[in-house]
Amino acid sequence: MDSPDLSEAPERGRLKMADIARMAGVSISTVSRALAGNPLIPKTLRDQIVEIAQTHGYVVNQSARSLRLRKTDTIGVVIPLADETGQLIADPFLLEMVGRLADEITLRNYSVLLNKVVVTEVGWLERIIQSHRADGLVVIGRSAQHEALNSVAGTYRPMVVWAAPQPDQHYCAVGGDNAEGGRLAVAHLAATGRRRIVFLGATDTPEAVQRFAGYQKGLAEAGLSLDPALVVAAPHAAEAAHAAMAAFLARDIAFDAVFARSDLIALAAVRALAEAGRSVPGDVAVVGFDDSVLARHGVLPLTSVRKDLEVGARTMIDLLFRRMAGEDAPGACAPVQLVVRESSR
Amino acid sequence: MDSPDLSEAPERGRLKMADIARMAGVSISTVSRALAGNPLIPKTLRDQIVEIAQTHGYVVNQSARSLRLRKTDTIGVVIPLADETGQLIADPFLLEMVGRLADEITLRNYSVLLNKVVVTEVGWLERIIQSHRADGLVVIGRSAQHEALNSVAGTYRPMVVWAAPQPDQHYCAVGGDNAEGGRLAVAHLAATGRRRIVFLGATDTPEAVQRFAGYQKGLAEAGLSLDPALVVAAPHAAEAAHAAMAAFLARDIAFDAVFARSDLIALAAVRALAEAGRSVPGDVAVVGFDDSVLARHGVLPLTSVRKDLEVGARTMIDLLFRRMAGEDAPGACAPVQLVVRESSR
DNA sequence: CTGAAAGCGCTAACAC
DNA sequence: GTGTTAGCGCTTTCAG
Repeated sequence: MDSPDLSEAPERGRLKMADIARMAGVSISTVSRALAGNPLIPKTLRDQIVEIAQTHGYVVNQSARSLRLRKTDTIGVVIPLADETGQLIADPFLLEMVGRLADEITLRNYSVLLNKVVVTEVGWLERIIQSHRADGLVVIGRSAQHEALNSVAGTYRPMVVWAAPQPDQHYCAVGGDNAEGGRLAVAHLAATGRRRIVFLGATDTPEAVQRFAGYQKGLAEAGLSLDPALVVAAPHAAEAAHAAMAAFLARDIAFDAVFARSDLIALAAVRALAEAGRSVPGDVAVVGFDDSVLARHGVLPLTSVRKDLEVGARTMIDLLFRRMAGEDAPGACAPVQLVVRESSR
Repeated sequence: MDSPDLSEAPERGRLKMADIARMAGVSISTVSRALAGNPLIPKTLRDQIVEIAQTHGYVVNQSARSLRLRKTDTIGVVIPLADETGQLIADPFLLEMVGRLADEITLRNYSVLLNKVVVTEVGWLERIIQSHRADGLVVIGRSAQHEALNSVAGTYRPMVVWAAPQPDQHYCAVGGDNAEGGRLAVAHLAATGRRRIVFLGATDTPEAVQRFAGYQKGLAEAGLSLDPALVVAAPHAAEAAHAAMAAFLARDIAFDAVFARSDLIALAAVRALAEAGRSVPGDVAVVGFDDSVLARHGVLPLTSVRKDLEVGARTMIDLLFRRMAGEDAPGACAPVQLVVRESSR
């Protein structure tokens, strides 16, 4: 295997530019130019060279090209996960987002490098960046990564994150329009005659704060006043939320609707309401947030606020390419819509 | 910006091995060896170099490494699509498969290059292979690509395809166990007391042939004889299948169950049965194949044969790595299971 | 044990 | 217009 193969196609399947050059009787540079469609090379010769390359199945080696050009024509899609287990599968949101991003990236003739990374040791993001395998990064964020993202944002520009805006955020973030979602939910409830609308859930994250702001705006637009007694701070866990709702019910305050911070909390509320003998949506209409699997397949089909991931993905990739071009594109919001189901019909 | 930066970290973010070498006061080769954990370098020096690299956020440039090593540590996941539109999203099977493959590949410390390719001009597969961006390929096949796959299979070994086995197949294929699926379906119907089981669907593809073989085996195992009058060749389109079933009903042949080649055909049969006044599953039990969205969310929750994609993906990646190691691993079957729902309860 | 040097396959500035 | 040449950043003989 050390003796050089002198045939035209040494080691079939590992053609290089030099081989094509020899076949065409020109220099390597000419082939390089021809294959790049460089008009310096006369069209006839260009076509001829392209033809030879094609019939022999030659394609430019991307590693070599990337090394030389310092450019990979690849976008990294980074999925930070908390542990090793197959979360990519379990989470339909993640899967849908990956699919939509892949569609958008492919559309621009870039490749997609899927980067499922277990976020244990520090520097995971730096490592991805410094490996220089991608020209830009889309990170499908979780709030836990806020610090890591912020720390690279200063020096690494071509990065866009799917995340809710946070106060001290230096990276470019795109996320669902939480405030608008809250507003939509309340507007819907008000439009169907509800007047005493509970907000259920803690406002301990940027997202929740915005959802609550939307709730307030919705009330104002509907001509309803905010009754502090109707703001119930339920923790974000099924059992605890259920208990919070039960406790609220015990206080016997009049209300005819619940806007919950999340589907999880909404369904906990539905359960508590049923136990208290209130019918949904008869006595109380319920709206959740996220349009998760729970909303569709939970105990009761739940009206919920859905983020438009198609637009979200497109926005992220748009911004990313602008940042890759040197522009300092800011973050943005992805539109939301209300999916009306049984729980508020 | 043309004046050379003489500081230790020129153009922050584009460190190279030479920079680390200078900082450590050793040669590039030593750094390379140290970073590769080569025991030739004394442990103390090795740790020292790794430390320097780490604190400066240096990571080996993958393009350069790949070029030199002729190895990318990347697996290409190829999704051939018939047209441009966002099919990746529309098809939950595709999405789940991508997720499972990504999990398996990441587990082996390889990267995933997602290759959504619109199959229009010939040579699409050769182009992917020759770009040398991946050490191996998983193709999520559609039967239409049989020729393209076969034509590269002879010279390109590290490739595994998700597809049903075909007669003249030279590539390594992994697919659901169609025969076993057919057998399971019939066994279930027989076990719930059905005796006159119709096979509905044409046997014009390798998959269908196997499903029919499973049907025969299932009958034999249940001590039932194959009645040719119960084998109904319905085309694979909703309307045509519906018509075929209606025609069969008009012939007034006694039967108490239908095993359909696919969920689509099964639901067409359910519709025809309803129109003929037969109840499902009261008068007739129906079983489909694929456990597609239709089965779960169609007019009636449908009992169906489900392929185990988790095992399928793992099998594909196992085989792929064996092929990458030079072994000539053969194709395999992924297990199937029966998901029992309303239509045959 | 360590370093110098060659070369992976390509592009582009610089000659001609 | 085309070819020669110098790297892109790395790994690995080969020499010491």
